[in-house]
Amino acid sequence: MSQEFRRTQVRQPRADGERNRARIIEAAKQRFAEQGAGAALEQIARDAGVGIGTLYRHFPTRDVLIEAVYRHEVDALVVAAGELSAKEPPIEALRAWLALFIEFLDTKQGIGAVLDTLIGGSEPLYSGTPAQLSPPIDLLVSRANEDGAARIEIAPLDLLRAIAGVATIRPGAAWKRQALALVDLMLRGAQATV
Amino acid sequence: MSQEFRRTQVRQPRADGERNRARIIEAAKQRFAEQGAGAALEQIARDAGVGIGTLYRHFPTRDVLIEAVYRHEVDALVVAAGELSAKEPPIEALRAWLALFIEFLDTKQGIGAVLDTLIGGSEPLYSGTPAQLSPPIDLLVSRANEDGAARIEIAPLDLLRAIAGVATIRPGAAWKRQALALVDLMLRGAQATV
DNA sequence: TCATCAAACGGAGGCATCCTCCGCATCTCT
DNA sequence: AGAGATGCGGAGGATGCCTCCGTTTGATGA
Repeated sequence: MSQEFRRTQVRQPRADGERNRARIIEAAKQRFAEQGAGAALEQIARDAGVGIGTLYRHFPTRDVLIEAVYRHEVDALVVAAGELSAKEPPIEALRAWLALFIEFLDTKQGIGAVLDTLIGGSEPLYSGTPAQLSPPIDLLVSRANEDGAARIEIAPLDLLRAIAGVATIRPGAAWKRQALALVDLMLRGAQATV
Repeated sequence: MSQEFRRTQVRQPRADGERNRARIIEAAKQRFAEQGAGAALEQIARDAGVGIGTLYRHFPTRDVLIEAVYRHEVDALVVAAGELSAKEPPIEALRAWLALFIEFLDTKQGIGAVLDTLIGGSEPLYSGTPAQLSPPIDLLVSRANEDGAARIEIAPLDLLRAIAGVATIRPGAAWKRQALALVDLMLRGAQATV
């Protein structure tokens, strides 16, 4: 009978499971930074000291893993959007946030597939992070538009995609400055009197 | 002695070699369209009815193959740049050419790695096509700048990269319109009085 | 027409990775 | 402590990459 009540009860997750999950993320962060998002999953499992099966159980696809790895940083971006939006005039807020985004990309070495995962690339699923990043950028853009200070007709996420496109070059190059220049170019366009 | 003279003589290329090369390109075009640029090279070789070794001799890397597949279309873009540049006012020429570029991207299904190859992605070599596309876009941009009609400070190739970034979504979506809107946004920015 | 030999072929094989599957170990809860 | 759920892990089958090298083929000149 007590079964009836237990049905909705959640068992506390196993300690070893959580530990392994954390280890895998840590190992993955390391490898992704070194070798890009294409790093061998089996190697990551070895680094983490777990079997490959364990890795796949926690993260069924590469994308899920990538997403988990960059979760914190993405969260930070989301928070920053809220704060900037509250403190700064629309255009400045948008510009500042895009700068943060560029900064974030800069910390990623192997970019490539990471971007796809974060921003919604060519692969089928991509559910998580784009959905997470969408609200903040939507907010910033619509604030700027409503304010009358700007006129941005493209999908807000496409702003990020455009920036990411510029980032698709080897680090070391002056891509960061270029990306910022692109932001300014776009924002000038957004503010242009027609 | 006659050896001396023959040294510079070029032997007529073997007919089977050329035939196989053409077959591989044809098969690759097909597969790339269906499955994206990540399609298995061994499968392409099978489609073409040649051994994998033959494929690799003709096209040592995937990028070389991709480049060969899209060669004609890229050539057309280069030609168009010259023509537009001669006929149209700078800004219009640039806008029109970017529209052509978008049109070109639209015919590519599996985009992804194709863009890397065309536009200079994260991989080491990427010699060919970016170098091929660079002069025309450089020309168009500098014409617009010198004309005083625009002020574009970012690297011209980055314009293409930004557009390509927007294209990094599944076909079917309205990306094409979005990409055109991005072009307009950037061009408005380029023309903005400061 | 035929002999010659550079050019081209093709696929076996070694290596790497992906991902699944399932018997076994471990942990939580009572 | 005992039971059952939960998680572990790595062998194994599949696939793809790329190289290497013995074999075949076709262009050429006599």
